[in-house]
Amino acid sequence: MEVGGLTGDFRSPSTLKAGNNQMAAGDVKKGPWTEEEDAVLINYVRIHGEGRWNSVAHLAGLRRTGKSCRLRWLNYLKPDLRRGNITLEEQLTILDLHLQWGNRWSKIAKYLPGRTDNEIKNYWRTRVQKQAKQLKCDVNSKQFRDALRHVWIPRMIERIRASSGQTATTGQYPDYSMTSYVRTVPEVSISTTSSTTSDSSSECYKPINDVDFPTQMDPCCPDSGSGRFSDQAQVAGCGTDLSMDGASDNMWSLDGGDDDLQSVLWDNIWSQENIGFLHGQLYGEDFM
DNA sequence: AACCCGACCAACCGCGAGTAA
DNA sequence: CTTACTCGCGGTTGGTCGGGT
Repeated sequence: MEVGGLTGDFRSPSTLKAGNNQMAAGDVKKGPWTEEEDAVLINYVRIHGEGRWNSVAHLAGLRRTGKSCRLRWLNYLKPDLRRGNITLEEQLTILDLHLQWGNRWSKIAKYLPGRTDNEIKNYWRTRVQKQAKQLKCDVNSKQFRDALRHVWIPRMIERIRASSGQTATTGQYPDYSMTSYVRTVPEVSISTTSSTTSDSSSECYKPINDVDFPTQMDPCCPDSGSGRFSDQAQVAGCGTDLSMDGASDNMWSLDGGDDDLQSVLWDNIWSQENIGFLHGQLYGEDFM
């Protein structure tokens, strides 16, 4: 459908309801913003402030919808926006908060100063969903969420610690030893201060706290452990396979597992020491 | 050099909540 | 109470760019 050079259902009732009815169809411009348009919008907001976006579009002489002006300002022109790659800490925040809130992008964005909901959403879709796709998991499945909790997030914590110059003491932070283990197996046997069984043939790992784990399998990713990952590990006796692709920094696979194991790992990840460190890293002192 | 492909991200769309008339 | 309108959110699309072949 073409309406005055526009495509789609621009004039549909819902769209009109959404506030696009302030301009005749032929007046509306779509697509990438020009420098001139940006300058007009910036100048207008500087004088009149944010809000009343339909008025902005009209009074500033922009041939854009109010929605388009708002989006351009919030996602690109606003002065305090951060540009550039999303940091490890920011990634960790996103993963952590997404586990709590799901796709509440704007809510998550409130904890990432200078980042927009759009940016976070894009990160999630391009990075995280890609992982899920490669693991043949649904991104919202319990398996994938558990993998986030027990593999990806701990590993990020370790990396943040490493980059901040702190040593991940395995005795104090047993979960880190697991992520370290995931990275190094099978070339290097396990070395932790907890009771560890290192078996070069089975690459078994005695889990933290000497908890007995059932052997129930709950396959998530049928292909994991098939050899397409360079690094693989198994949490002994619990049926959980952890795999890490050495060629790519964030490629991993979690296959199987058990609620008891996951809760124990989770408890250790969120030990008081770790929480204190993490929240300091993520949210600053004000958060706690 | 040309083409392909995946990653990234800006922008659009539909919808629902809130609110004023 | 109803209607019209604004705003914001989450999902989706499409353009651009860089790396690989």
